[in-house]
Amino acid sequence: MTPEAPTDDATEATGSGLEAEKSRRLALLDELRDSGTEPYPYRFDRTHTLDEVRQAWGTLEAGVETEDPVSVAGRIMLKRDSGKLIFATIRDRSGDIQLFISKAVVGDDEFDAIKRLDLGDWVGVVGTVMTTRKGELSVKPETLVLLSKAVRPLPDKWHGLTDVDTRFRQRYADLIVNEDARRNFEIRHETVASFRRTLASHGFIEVETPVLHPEVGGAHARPFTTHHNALDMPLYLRIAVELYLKRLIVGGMERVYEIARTFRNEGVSTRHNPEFTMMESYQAFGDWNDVMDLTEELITTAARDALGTTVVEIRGESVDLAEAWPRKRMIDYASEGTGVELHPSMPVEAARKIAADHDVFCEQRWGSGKIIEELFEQTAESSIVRPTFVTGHPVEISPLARVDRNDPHLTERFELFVDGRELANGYSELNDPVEQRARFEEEQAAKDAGDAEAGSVDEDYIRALEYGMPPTGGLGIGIDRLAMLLAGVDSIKEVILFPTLRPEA
RNA sequence: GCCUCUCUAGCUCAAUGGUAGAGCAGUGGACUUUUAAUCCAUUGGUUCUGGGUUCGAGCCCCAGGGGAGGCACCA
Repeated sequence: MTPEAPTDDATEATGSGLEAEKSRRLALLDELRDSGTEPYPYRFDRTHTLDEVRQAWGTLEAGVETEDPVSVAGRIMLKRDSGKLIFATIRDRSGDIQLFISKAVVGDDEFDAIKRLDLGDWVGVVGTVMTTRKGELSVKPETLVLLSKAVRPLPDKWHGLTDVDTRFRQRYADLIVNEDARRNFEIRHETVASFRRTLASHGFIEVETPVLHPEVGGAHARPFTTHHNALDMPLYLRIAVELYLKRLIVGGMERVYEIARTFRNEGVSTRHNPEFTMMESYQAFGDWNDVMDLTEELITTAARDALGTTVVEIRGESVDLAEAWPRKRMIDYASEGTGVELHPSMPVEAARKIAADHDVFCEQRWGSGKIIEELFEQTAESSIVRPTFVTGHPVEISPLARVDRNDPHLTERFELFVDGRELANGYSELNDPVEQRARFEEEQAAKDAGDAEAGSVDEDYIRALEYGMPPTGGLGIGIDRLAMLLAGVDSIKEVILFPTLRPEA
């Protein structure tokens, strides 16, 4: 790197802000090329990540200059020019380290070139490890090469980016300057990786099922609709993977799971993104109790793996996820919340009156079971802070779940609630093809009556059940919401790299 | 879809209805142990857009756009 004196191009680009800054840097590109330096070389060999340097030499006393050679790379985040010395802080994925650049070591020409590097540039360094008089661990370059020239300036070096719109639209810039953002996605990664390990240890096989579904099923939600040109048919982006995974249980795969991007054409909020990620698992020969046990193991293990602890802060309270999670029936929550004993077997008129007393709106077609769920949501849901299994959902709202062996109006179903949010959902799976058809037909009737989220009869799924599905326990966990819990953030956008946004104006 | 708040330099933020400013970044200069380096000098503005009120609008009013929060929706 031996650039010539600044050209007119570089100096005349005074003018205004960003455009001037970009043209100054673009002019530097030409200068570099003219002087024989490639501003975008193809590769660089490094011997250590910055954290590895810190691990290996972190205990060095102040004022020590080793002969230990290292080759490191990173982005220039800070630069302190002090005459014949330049201090620069570079950053790679593992951390930051200081470069101690001495004019006497690198030579006059290279020193001048380094002086003209910008914040944001990527550099590769070959040098030795040392500490400064104050004890700062540093790499002293013998040579320094530009790995990529940044032509757009970084956000504020101290405040980073705060405008949330810009943070999400320009996630790349957010990740460069905001450590919290990097940490959130690390936690998300560790959570998913932990799930895979736990599931593998129990003999689950990871599978991939269609994203494009010819029929909507497995949940109540409005789908995104698309069209296949060659086949000239409508297709729907999946709202759940349940029905495909249970087909695999019929096929004898016994234990399967999918980490599935799922799409629901509904509102955007701090808890909802139109595309989100669910982990769904199904295990032959198990029931809802096995699934609740698995849920606890998956989540506490993920917390341990991602955070190094099972204690998380929820609403200012320390909650140890490793303590057993209580199980309580939805009808008991709703009964306590309303002060009236509620059960799906009650006449719908009675349920409707209680709903009216609690300002809960009821659609005409709703039965007592659906109304009880609304009452639960109205009176109890948001007050559940610690992890709790809400169990025994009415049959009416659980078309794929098996009836409770002790109460024909309830199902062997649970939802996990933490911090007022639903994190997981599971049940003993309905495997009787005749009953399943009857439940589907009720769904179809609701759909015909105007319920846009109701399902319809999935004939192929019925056919699969007719071959015989063993007793099965199924589970779905919202990965985004779990990542929110573990990262301690209030918005789902903080754990989705590129959340859905309106197009830029 | 409804309500409230918000939008000023590349970034972070100021500015009673009265000349649009600071810090950082950038540019020029000094400095061989800095740590958000420091010091001196300095460039940089369609105040989201379009109307309106006013002698005068970044500020007040109306409409539109982006974003955030809440409500609704989301089993």
